[in-house]
Amino acid sequence: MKYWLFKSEPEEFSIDDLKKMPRKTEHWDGVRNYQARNMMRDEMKKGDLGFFYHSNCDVPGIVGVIKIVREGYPDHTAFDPDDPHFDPKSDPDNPRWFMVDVSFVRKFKRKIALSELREYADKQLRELTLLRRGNRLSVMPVGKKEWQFIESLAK
DNA sequence: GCCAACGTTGGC
DNA sequence: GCCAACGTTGGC
Repeated sequence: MKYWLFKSEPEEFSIDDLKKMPRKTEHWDGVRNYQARNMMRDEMKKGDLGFFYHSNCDVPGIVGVIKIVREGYPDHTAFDPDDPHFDPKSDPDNPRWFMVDVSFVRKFKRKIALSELREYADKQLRELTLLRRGNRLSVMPVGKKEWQFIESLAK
C-alpha cells in the first residue's frame, strides 16, 4: 500500500465538501500535469491512503485523510468545452488526463500547517516532496515513515 | 532540439 | 497582489 498527498484549494473543494458528498466520495478531476497524471493513472491503487492538503488559503496545511476507492480512469472534464479544465487535445478515444475516486476517511482534530511541517524539514520530513523547493505538484507520493510521523503530529 | 515567452501554482 | 519556480508552447 502506498501513501499520497492531494492538494486542493478549500474555496474550490475542501475536505468538508468531500465529507458532504454522497457516500463521501468524489472523483479527483482537473489534474493537468503529466507527472501527477502518471501517478494517478499508473501508481495509485485501491486502498491507498492520502493526506488532504488545503492550499492557497490563509493557513495552508494537511487537514485529514482520504482513501483511493477507484483506480485511474479517463478524466471526462477534459472532454467538456464548458468545463474550466477542458483540454481540446484530450480525445475520448485516446484520453490524455486521468483521475481517481477518493473517499473521506477522517478529518484531523487540528490542521497540520505547512509552517509546522517545515520545522521538521531537516529531520523527520527531509524526504517529504511537499517541502522541496519550488514543488508545484498537486498530487504527490508520501513515504511510509513520513506518513506515520505526520499522523503522530495530528494526535 | 533549443530556448524565449508565456501561463500557472501557491506561499507569503 | 507579488513574484519565484516551474511546465508548456511554438518559432526557428
